[in-house]
Amino acid sequence: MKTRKLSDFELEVLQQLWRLEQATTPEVHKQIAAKRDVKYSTVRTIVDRLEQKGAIERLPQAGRAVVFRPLLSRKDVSLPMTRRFVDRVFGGDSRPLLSHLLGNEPLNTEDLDYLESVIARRKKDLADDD
Amino acid sequence: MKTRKLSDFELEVLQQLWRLEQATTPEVHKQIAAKRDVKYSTVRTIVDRLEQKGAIERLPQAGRAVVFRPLLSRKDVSLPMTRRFVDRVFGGDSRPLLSHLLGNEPLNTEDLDYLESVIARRKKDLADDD
DNA sequence: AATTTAAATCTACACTTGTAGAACTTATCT
DNA sequence: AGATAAGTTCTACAAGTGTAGATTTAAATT
Repeated sequence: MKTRKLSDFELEVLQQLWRLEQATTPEVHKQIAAKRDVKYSTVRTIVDRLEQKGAIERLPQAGRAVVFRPLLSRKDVSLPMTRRFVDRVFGGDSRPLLSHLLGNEPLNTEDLDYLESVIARRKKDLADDD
Repeated sequence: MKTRKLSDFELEVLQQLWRLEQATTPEVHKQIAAKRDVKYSTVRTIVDRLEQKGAIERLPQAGRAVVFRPLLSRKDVSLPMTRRFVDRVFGGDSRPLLSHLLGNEPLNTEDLDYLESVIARRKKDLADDD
C-alpha cells in the first residue's frame, strides 16, 4: 500500500470517489464545482495525477467516459496522514489534539457515550497488562 | 493573526523555536541535523521564509548571530491546521479521528482520566443546554 | 595584523501543486 | 451526413517547497 503523498486537491477528489464509490471525471467535477469555481480540465488533471500515483484506477468497460474508482481506502490514507499530522503540528504528542477535539468539536450525547466506551476499553487493556 | 500556510519544513523549524523559545539558525540547524541530514543553508532558507511569512521575528540585540523567536503560538498554528486537516482527510467529521486516536495512540491512565473528565464536562454542558 | 572559522547572504534548481486553454475525438441530435 | 455537444488528451505556467553551492562578512585565534 505505497501511499505516496497526496495534495489537498487530490484528497478532495478522492473524497468524492469514496462517497460515490466510482465516478467519471465529469461527475466528480460537478460535485466539486458546486462548491468552488473550478474548470473541468483542472479536475481532470488531478484525476490523472491520482491515477499516476496509484490511488485510483480506471474501469475498462464503458466506451466513451472513463469511470474511476479508488484503490486506497479511507483508512489507507487517514492512518498515515494522521500520524504525519500529529508529528508535524504537535511534535508527535497527540494528547493536546485529543483534548482540543474532545473539548471543541460538535459532539452529541451518543458520540460522547461512544468515545467514553473507547476510553473504558483502553483502561481495561492497561489494567490487564500489568 | 494572519496565519499563512506553513510547509512541512517550516513547521519543523517552528517546532524547534517553540521548544527553545528563541534560537539562532545554527542552533536550529543542530537540532534538526541530529535527526535528518540537512545543510545549514537549507535551514537558513526556511528560517528566512518563516520570517517573510511573519511567523517569526529577529531580535535586534546580539551583534553577530541573529536570534529568532516565534510570533505565532502553537495554538495560532494548530487550531486552523487541525480544522483544515479534519476537512481534508475526514471530510469535516472529526469523530473517526477521535476514536482512532483514543483507541490507538499511546495513553497512560492519567491521560485517560483527564480525557474522560473533558468528556464529562461536555456532557454536563449538553445537559445544561436543554 | 594575518589567518582560520563560523555565520549570513545570494543565487539556483528541480519537483510539486493548482490552474486552465487548445486541440482532438466521439457521441448525439437535427 | 453535418453540426453540436461532451469528453479526453496535451501542453503550459506561476507559485511554493525542499535542497544546497558559492560568496561575502564578521568573529576568534595565533
